[in-house]
Amino acid sequence: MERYNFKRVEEEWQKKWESSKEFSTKVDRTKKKFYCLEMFPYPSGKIHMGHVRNYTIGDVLSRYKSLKGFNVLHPMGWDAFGMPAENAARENNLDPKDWTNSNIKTMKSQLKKLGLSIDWSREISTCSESYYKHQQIFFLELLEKGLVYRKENYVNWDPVDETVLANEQVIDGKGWRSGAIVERKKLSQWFFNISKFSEDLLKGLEELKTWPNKVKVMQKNWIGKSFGSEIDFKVTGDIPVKSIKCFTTRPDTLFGLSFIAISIDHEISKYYINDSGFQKFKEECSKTGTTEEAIAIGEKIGFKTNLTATNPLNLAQKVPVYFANFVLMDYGFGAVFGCPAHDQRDFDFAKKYNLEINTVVKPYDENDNFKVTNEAYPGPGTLINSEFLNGLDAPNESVNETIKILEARNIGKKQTNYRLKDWGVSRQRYWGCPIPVAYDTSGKVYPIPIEKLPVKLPENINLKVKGNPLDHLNDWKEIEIDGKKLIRETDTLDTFVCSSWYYLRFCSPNNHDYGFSKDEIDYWMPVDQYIGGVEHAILHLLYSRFFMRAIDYKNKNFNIQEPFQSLFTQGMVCHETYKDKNNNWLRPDEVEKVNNIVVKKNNPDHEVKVGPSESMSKSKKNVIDPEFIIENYGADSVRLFILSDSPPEKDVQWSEQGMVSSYKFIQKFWILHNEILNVVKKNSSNDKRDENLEKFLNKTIFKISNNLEKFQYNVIVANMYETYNYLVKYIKEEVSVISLKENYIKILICFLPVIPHFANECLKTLGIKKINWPDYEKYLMDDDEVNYVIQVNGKKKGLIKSEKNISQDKLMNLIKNNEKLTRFFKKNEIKKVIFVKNRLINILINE
RNA sequence: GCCCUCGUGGUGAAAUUGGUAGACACAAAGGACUUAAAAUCCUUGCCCUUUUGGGAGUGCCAGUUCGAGUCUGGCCGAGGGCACCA
Repeated sequence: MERYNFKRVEEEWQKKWESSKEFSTKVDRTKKKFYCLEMFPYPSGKIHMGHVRNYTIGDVLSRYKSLKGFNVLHPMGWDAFGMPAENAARENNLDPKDWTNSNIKTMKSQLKKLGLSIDWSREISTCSESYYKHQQIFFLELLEKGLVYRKENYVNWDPVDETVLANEQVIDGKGWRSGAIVERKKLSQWFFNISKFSEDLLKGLEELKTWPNKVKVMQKNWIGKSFGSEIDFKVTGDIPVKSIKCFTTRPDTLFGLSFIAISIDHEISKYYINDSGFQKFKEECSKTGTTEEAIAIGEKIGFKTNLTATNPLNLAQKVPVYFANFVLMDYGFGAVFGCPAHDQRDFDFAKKYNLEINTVVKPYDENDNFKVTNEAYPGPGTLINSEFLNGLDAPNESVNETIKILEARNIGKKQTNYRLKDWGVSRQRYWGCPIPVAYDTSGKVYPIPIEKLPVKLPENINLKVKGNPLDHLNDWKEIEIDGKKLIRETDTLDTFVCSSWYYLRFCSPNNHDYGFSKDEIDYWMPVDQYIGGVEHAILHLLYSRFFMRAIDYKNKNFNIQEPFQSLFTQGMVCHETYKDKNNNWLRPDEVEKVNNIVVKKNNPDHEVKVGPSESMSKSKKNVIDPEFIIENYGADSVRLFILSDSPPEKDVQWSEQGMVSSYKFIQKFWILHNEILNVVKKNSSNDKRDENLEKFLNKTIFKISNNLEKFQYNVIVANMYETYNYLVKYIKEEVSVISLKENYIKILICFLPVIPHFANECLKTLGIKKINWPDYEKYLMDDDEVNYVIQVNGKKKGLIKSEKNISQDKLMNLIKNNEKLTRFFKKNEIKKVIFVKNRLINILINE
């Protein structure tokens, strides 16, 4: 017997799959479809272990579903626009396109070596003209529908990347990619009107039953719906302003009013532009630190105006108006009313400026003299000191009642607010999808006519310029449409736009006139299972959900609104980190273990500091190169290991020993397979069936099928090891050839999703061509014998093997004849017996 | 500060959904084979007992139940998300 040559076998099968177009799919309405999609990669150079895990999980599912008879769509493509290409190209004097395409070539060949069941005929790349042409058409469609607009406002400016970032791309006040501290800058920008769909995006979450709760909660919080009312406050003072509009979720605390606070960007600020005190205050505000957290816990400061506001429910009460650093311009109306007794921020502010603290809500267990003193009381209770509102239950009853009164008196109305803001999509970069518009000298917007699309990115350009390279290309910028001389938009689209609709393109990758064909969308969409990292919980997933709605808006393309029926977020691949004496990171292959001490390789005196296991990253050098591993152990071994150690949704620890043991498992199984092969070649005409074997293997089929449905891929690997351990023992004893052959084939098919090359090879040596997922037999699921657990007063005292469905009396007799068991209650009276059929018996006695 | 998730051996983890806790794997220790090593195989894994055996045990404390890793309440701890959202 030849030892298992994974290199030869894997290569052969991969070639076979490629030449027979095994995984290419077409619309086939006679079959049920299954659309399995993994988040497509950014072509950064080489694949990493995270990709291996992500795509193995998807591949296991795809292969399982097609064995089950589904028409499976399992495509792959490239999220190919973006900054790294531009940076790498600039550093190495390359064209971003060449850099990107060469990375795609490398990564594609690496993915192929994993033996993924991908329909490569549907491969797409977002940086190709045939892809971004359709994106430009979509852009113009949305413009036409009023879902895209241009406005000047403050943006998050990344000074390192010299580009604008969306709110979602600012993390702890820093750029999500560069890590630079983000600045505020006023620019003219294109926006997608995602906030128009706030309510719909929120409601849609309820439909997504099989999304991780965590992701739904994050999106819900991000959308941030809050219910309350707007209230008009009349103001008097030395400027021509009559009223200030505030948003509040607690209109019922209006009698607790003690000041009005407005944002420094509030329109009223224009009257204070020349006020040196206000200028000073603005400067002060910008100093409070840059991170969100610093701002959140920072001191509340204000600048007092000469304005006086009147409480609309108590006209006798006049309160001061402040500019305050804690009021946000882009939420509500940029103005709030201060109620120090029941809001901690207002409380802190009132303490600092010696403002009144009027208690208007008392906790249920306090009396009417309750007074807020040390900290605000935001909890529930009963309204007090509020005239006609007194006695109302806060907040539910009192908020609704107050809104009714405000509306009746025409001083406010019910209002729902969302935190979600519109999506700024302009980026001052070269390597992205050009925005297909132009401007005349007055700044009027002209869409580029559809027949002139795509607006192509110019090639061979100079990247070594400050800011956006496209801005420097006068030849490209100046165009003529209908005899009018215009200047092109030089901003490109945020790359998240590209990934917001790629799942649609996969359904019709070659559709020429439009981004997709309705016919194919109707068949394939929605994605039945989407798999990817949880880091896209908000950005990519929310944008995609928006995009479906936006394209559907007014012209009804789809029967469905949600692009991703099910979502699975896989965990990361982690590895220990290593640092040498000089605190430099070391790669795992630069260290070794000598006498249980980790040292630098070939340098036993240089002890290495072992850090915690963290997500593999280039910066910490704790990476394992998949290509090296595939080269040494084979694709099946890697697939097996990456699934084996942890549930797919949790982080997994990379372990060299674990990897080796997966490799050995396949080698050992090959030996076993050959032994089985020898046995089943024997004539089996008068061979008896072996029910025990059939039952064991049948249960395994049941378990693996079940675990596949539940994404418990780590347990499947355990099931595979159990099967091996069982068969190794079995083959040494008397063997039922017929039972073994029939069921062993089924078992190999169950192994196929995880280790496809190996399982296919084994099936080939058995002469099996037609492969379908095996059904388990119900009649083989039950055992004739069961192990009864014998409990005395709820504690396990022993086991009794008996036939199935035995009566309670018969079981009691067995127990009474069992010396080891009967002694527990010989001397004591039996009070009660709990009998659970085929499972256990619990005998209660007096002790 | 608010929200979400999770606490099971030395480690990663299983547990038919309320019914034998620790499947499967990694690591460790001991043993077999070997001149030796590697590889392979076997055994062990908390406490008491020489053994037979007995006891404790799923972060902690209560509760429900004949029976709780699983359900309820409280506490402690870890991870993640949001962050002046009025």
